[in-house]
Amino acid sequence: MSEHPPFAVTVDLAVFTIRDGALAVLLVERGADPYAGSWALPGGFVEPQEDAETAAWRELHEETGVAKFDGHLEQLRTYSAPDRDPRMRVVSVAHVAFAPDLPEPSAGSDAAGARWWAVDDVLGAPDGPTLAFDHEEILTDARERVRAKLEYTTLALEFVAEPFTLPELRRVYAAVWGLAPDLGNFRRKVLGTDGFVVPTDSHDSAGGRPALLYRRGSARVIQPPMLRAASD
Amino acid sequence: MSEHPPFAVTVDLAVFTIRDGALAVLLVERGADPYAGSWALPGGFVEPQEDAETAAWRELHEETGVAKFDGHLEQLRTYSAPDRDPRMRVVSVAHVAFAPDLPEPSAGSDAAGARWWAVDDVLGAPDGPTLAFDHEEILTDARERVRAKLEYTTLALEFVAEPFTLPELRRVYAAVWGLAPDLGNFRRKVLGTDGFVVPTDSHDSAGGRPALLYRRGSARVIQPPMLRAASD
DNA sequence: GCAAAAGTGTTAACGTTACACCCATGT
DNA sequence: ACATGGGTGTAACGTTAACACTTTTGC
Repeated sequence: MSEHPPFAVTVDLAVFTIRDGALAVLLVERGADPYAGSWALPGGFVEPQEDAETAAWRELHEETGVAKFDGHLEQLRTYSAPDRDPRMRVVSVAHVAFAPDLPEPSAGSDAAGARWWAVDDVLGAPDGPTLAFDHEEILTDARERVRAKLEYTTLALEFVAEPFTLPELRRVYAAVWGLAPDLGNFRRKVLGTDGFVVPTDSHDSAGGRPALLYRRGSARVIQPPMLRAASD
Repeated sequence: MSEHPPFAVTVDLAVFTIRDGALAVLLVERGADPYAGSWALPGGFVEPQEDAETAAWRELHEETGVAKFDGHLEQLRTYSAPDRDPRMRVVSVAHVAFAPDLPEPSAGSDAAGARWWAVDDVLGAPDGPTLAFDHEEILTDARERVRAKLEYTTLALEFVAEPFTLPELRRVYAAVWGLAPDLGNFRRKVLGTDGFVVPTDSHDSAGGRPALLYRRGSARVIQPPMLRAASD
């Protein structure tokens, strides 16, 4: 053994939802330096007795103000550039979370404000906000993870509240990929994948023909994958 | 801000190669407690001025004794259970590396010995070695990463030394997946993917008909993916 | 009836599978 | 000549892509 250089370990979260037909991410406005006034991914320190995933769930509840969060959370990757935080040596374990449309969040302790941003207004937008630290890189990686996971898993279900219609679910793919999959082919793929969705016996009511309502099935993977339509 | 609980940050490496037609991983024998006498993945502390990937490359060179390593290294995921190291709070950023057949390694400083193990003799083998810490979990995740990546990337190339033959490359898939892909279909897939391999004008010499030699191409992804034949 | 939205059907193109078969070298 | 291993060909099958078409509601 030898010396063990001291590090701080944090978690950062890219919490995604679908709002107004677009992929949205939760950002908090920083109240303190460094990067005061900039926007950042929510996050915080890992406590001595918890692992990173537990810390991520805790932060998620604190930042969104939602006690019972029934979405999905998974580790993205770890960011460890020596100079990523000017104050000290911080290693951050980034996570990605998926949630159905949530209410406007209540501000966390450290944050002057918190709100949902359309991802397209943050990444690659000339008049978009500046993200603190390396959070633009994290958010870019996180979006790519979401896009990729929709191809071969049923995680799109985590973006809709039960019960839901197939057109609703299709709008998730449209929002994440930037282009809606073909309607007919989409239905065939979803209904043809055992356990993707389970039908109910009721319909919703909207402008046109009422759509059949479904609940989430138990299947976790789509095989062969649903092919990505396109994107920006 | 507030208190920053002190953590040690390490990297662990699952270094894979193909030896005797089987997927093999580099393990080191622990000389000191905890887990003295057990086998472990090579790894070490991240130094104050380096990021995790740099630390992983450094450890890779130190442990394998190979100065110029032209393989591939990527982050796997981070393991952070509070009790994963009985001595202290250690968060480990695990990495996966792919290498063509390497010489038997020279022992690292901390290690009483180091050698290649067939992965199938380590995971799920009744008389296999006991792995230290949570390294069995890491190795399981790492093997799954390798298996998955062969499907949709050209990373199998990292397991062969240039120049190589297609049957040689096919044996990589056989070793990783446990079953060789169909010969004809495999050739069509590899040769039909632009930039996967580049033919040379020479042949090798073995028992039967000499095989054409190839070099690595510049393509990084295989689309549509090469389907996994089967496995254990 | 008309617009709007959900749902169904059809066909050509494409890729994979599972084989059978042919070629080039060493002994 | 024969064994060994490399390389080619092909027909059946399944999936997808793209598009046209029909059904059910509200106004």
